Amino acid sequence: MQFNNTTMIEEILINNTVAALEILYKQKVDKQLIQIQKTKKEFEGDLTIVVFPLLKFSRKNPEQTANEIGEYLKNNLDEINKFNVVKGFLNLVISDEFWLDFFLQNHKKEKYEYFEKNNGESIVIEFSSPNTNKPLHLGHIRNNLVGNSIAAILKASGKKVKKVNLVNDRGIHICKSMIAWQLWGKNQTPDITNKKGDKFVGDFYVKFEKENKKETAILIADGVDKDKAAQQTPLMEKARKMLVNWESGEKETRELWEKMNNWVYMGFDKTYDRLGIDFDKTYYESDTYLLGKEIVINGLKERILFKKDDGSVWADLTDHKLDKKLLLRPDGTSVYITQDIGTAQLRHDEYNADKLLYVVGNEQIYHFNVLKIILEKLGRKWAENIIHIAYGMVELPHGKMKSREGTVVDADDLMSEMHLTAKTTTEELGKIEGFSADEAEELFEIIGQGALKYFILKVDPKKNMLFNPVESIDFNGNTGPFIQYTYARIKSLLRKARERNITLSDNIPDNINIHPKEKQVIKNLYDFSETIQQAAENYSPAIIANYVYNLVKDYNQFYQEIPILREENPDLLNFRLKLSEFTSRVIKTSMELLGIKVPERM
RNA sequence: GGUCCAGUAGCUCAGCUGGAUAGAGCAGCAGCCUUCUAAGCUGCGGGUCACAGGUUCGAAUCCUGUCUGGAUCACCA
Repeated sequence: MQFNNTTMIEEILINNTVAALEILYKQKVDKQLIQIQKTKKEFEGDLTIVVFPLLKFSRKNPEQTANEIGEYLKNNLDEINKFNVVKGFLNLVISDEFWLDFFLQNHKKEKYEYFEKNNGESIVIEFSSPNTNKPLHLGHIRNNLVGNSIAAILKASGKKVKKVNLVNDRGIHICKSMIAWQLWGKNQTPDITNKKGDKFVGDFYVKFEKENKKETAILIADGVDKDKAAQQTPLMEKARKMLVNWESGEKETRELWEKMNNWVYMGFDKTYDRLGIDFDKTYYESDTYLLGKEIVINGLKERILFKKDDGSVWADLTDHKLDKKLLLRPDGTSVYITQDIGTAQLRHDEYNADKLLYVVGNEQIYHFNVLKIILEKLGRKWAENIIHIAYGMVELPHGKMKSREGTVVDADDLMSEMHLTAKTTTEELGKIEGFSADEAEELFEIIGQGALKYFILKVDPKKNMLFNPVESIDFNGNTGPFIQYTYARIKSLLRKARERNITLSDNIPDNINIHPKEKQVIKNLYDFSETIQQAAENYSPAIIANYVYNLVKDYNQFYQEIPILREENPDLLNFRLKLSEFTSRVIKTSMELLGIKVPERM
């Protein structure tokens, strides 16, 4: 939703302050020096100019300077009603007409109108990137939600966005699951066992690790070196052999691989569906793992890279104060980063994007640094447009999630728990009268998902965050359900208005009295466009989450203090309903940017 | 050891491109439903912004150092 604040008030103030300084003190002052901020709540005013930096131009004390500038602005701008000065702070009261004008120009806008005047930069964003041997957990949820939300925010800010996923579907770890299934799972399938496909396959991976541990213990007892034992078990031999067969394209292995991966995908799809995540394109490592090799070999020819005696190929990063990095093993096979060099090139060629974003955990910061440096060394100027959005880990009260210790918070389980909590809470509050069973279930899902998603997205993605499974996620206060509730409450108001045959009119007299609580809501609405830009620049859904929370909080104060349907003056009644409707639309749009649905009633 | 990130109320988090007396929610205490949905609203208590210096008219915010926690520095992905 792009609002018409082409007459951005801040811009007007800055320009006129510059003019004031020129007229009052005969000084040409750079716009950059004019600082405008929101007036703190405890003072009268809407916007504040900080005059301290201007003192060297006025050569007067802060109060005098502020008063003189204030006087000038008040006399020259219709938007300024009055002002007051506290120390070096010039607090300006913006006229009700200005806010009302903004309201009148924008209250009708129904849907998104992207920032067309924006450059329309094109962006490819990769996120999710799961392994096919492990079911998704809370960490993946954060990745998916952050990636999906950033994509939505970038779109809303006027960019062209492609969402892509890169599935890690090959490698020794997949072979482990396959071996385990061959040995212990013959003829079982997710259907027969009534298990979700990714869980089904994941269990075989765990089984492999468990059995391998036993074999390792036997080897160690036989005197094999501890560090090497785990690699030398009969099971590992089998897995490695399978990987060789896979790489040579052996039919039987490939068929098994395909069968098991498809089970996993069916499971993943369910999780993605439930989370509301989708992609424009999915890549598979089995298709891309050979990419990059050629680039490396060319780099070797151009002597950008070097070869060791054993035949391995390396990049020397010591000029960047980093170590040397292996790119091709002595046998010529590639490693992780070689593959990433290839996929980056592929993506660049395919989309010709201005930016390539990667939503990947912060433990890979080093990897992406190295990737960019190597690509730049290889003459890919566009490597500077690779941006690693490094999000923090989700920690549990006792540290990281560890599958070995059974402390992994499973994605599906968590969503189901949230659904159940939503159900219990809603029923306790007695809010499902008049809902059909299906409607009620849908509502519980919306609320449960809302609580979970908001809980995760309101935290700055860069930071590590804590999840305590014992204390369930809140439904009161700064939470998803609180925001959903406010939306539902507005919808209820609007329904009631309709029942009473009150029709909303676009005709709003420009002389109505705006209550401070109403003005506060309008100011929030005014900030929406700017907030989207900010969230886009910072790749931060948290900025949207905090914005919508503030909006909702201020709306609730208005709702609680001022009569709406009970108002007798028809113009005021109409205005307040329109204000509520406008607010509901911004709530809905904000929540969409977070991937959170809002219910019509709850 | 090198590099990077973080440390703000009992807990979870905002604020960090320098500005006024550092903000929310949860938890605790006290109020508000015969009137538009109380998943709400109002009030109270709670802080050496890890510590020490520095820059500045002004520092939670920028710089340096120290401490604490985390990540990373693989022929794993």
